[in-house]
Amino acid sequence: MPAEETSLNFIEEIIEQDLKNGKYKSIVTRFPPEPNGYLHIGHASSICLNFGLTKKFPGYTNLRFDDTNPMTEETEYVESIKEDVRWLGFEWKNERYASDYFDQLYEFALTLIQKGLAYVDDSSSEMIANRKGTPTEPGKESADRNRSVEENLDLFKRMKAGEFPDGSRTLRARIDMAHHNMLMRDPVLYRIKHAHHHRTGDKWCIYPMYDMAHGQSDSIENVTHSICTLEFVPHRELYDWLIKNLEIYPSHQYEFARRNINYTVTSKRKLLQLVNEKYVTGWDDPRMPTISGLRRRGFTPESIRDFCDRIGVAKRENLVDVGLLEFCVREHLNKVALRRMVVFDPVKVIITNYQENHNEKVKSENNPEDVSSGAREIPFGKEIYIERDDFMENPPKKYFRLAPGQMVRLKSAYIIKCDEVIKDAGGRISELHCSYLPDSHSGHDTSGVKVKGTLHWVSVNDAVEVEVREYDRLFKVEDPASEAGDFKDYINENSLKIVKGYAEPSLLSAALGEHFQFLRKGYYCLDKDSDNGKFIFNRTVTLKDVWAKEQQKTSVQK
RNA sequence: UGCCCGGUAGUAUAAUGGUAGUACGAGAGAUUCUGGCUCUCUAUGUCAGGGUUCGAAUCCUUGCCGGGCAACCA
Repeated sequence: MPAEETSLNFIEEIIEQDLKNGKYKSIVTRFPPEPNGYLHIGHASSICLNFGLTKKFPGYTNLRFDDTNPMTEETEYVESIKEDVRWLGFEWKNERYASDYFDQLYEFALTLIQKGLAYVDDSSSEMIANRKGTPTEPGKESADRNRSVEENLDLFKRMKAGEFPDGSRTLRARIDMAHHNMLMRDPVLYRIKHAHHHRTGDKWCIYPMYDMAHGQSDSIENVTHSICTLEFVPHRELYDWLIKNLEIYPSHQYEFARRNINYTVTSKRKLLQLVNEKYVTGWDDPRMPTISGLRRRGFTPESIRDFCDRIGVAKRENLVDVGLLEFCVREHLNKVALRRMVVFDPVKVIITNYQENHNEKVKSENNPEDVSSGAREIPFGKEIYIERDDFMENPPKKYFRLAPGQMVRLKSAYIIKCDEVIKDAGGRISELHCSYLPDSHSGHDTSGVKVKGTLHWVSVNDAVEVEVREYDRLFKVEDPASEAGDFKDYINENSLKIVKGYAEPSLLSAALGEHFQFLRKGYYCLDKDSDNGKFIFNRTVTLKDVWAKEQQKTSVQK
């Protein structure tokens, strides 16, 4: 066997180099969510990357909550994040919180003050903004910039002691107000917030900013490769500056491009709006690109991981086709989903030459892709439902389904032939009278008849009524965030369609977490809204339908 | 008119100075008791110019295009 072609992404290449030249013997990565929302498909990429790296290379990954802003962070989010990471199939070495390090971070701040590298500024946030300058003009120094170390120490301790109101003072790094990198123009390190923190309670009234917390937390945990998204590139200079001046463990930051997916948004702020303003039923609405939404919709961790693998990791802007995600879930579900028959828009078929009240059951495989999945029995009968669009009175060429005088096979049962079409007063087809070929039974067909079409069906007497929720993309445009106006103007108001279905009775034992393929329709799973006697199924994704595509093409031609 | 990233088929991603590949998507066909799955085949690409080199997607340079940077958010 030739050695498998390995193609490393740019971060893996860096790590391989670092390992090869002895910089590290093993690596440490971390996944650092802020607990202010639910995880989404974009985070899945970061999770797969960070945890995947330490599966591929020696080392481990921490889960660290970046909880430095008590105003927006909640325990509910912490719990959902942990559940989602585990569900995706990853386990962290240590569960950590930036807030675990508040004491240490405070000491770091004191160190910077003592070194003359930080000062307390009495300016308001507006004043700081006004003196910041612009990307093309230097900023102006604050009058407080040259306070003595003693005064800064005193003021900062009193900030911590709660002597000053919110917003009255900040601790700022003393770097360079004329720096070409705006982030280096004396960035705010600490701010006063008399707010209750989800973990530290009321212990603190000063909280570190992202830059004062993130890199230092990485360093405390001896993170070797701190991976984040592209918008943090300009922060790297500050990240390195703080580590150097604090003389602490030198973690290094590497940036990759966040993965964007078309016809959706992946911004926690926007997703929160959709939830708060009731465009969806919650963070786990099956139309949401959240991990919990995808899970409820019927996506599997395997399919999401496969998707993340396939889209890869790089530094260029991207807009990934959601069709690839759908491909990944179809591919996985095809292998594992149990096949069932459900008729959505029924038309009754009466098999005129079939015996009255005959209790026949037919056997059908649970999954042709997996022989170990066995078979089930399905009640057959004189009256069955088939799909209304599986019959046409005047069929076009290459229509393999039922039509007057035309024969089809009923899946796992018999071949039938349509003899007569019965219509109601309005001209709508109400019944189809068919005859069956008794010697065409699946498995021991001696009829010698070959048919092109096979239909799914359900026995009228045994059909179970179920509710089916069909989902479409949440937005009408590929990239709602980049359109003019508000992204919510582009919401697809038809993203949810509720329909009735008539299911074979084996679906009565469907359980949460099971995946089904409704034959010739798509993949479905039971929704948690189901309760005693009421069955609700979510459509994960449709089956590929080349016939529908063909029809669309010919109708466009006309 | 500042600084920092980045530009390879429709999309995403390889090729690390030596034959521009792969996957999805698209098209054609085979097979099929799911018009699913599977199988076969086809089309489509290095942003542009200049330079270095025997040889450039890759190195240099100029330009063009896209993105980011002025929160007491992360």
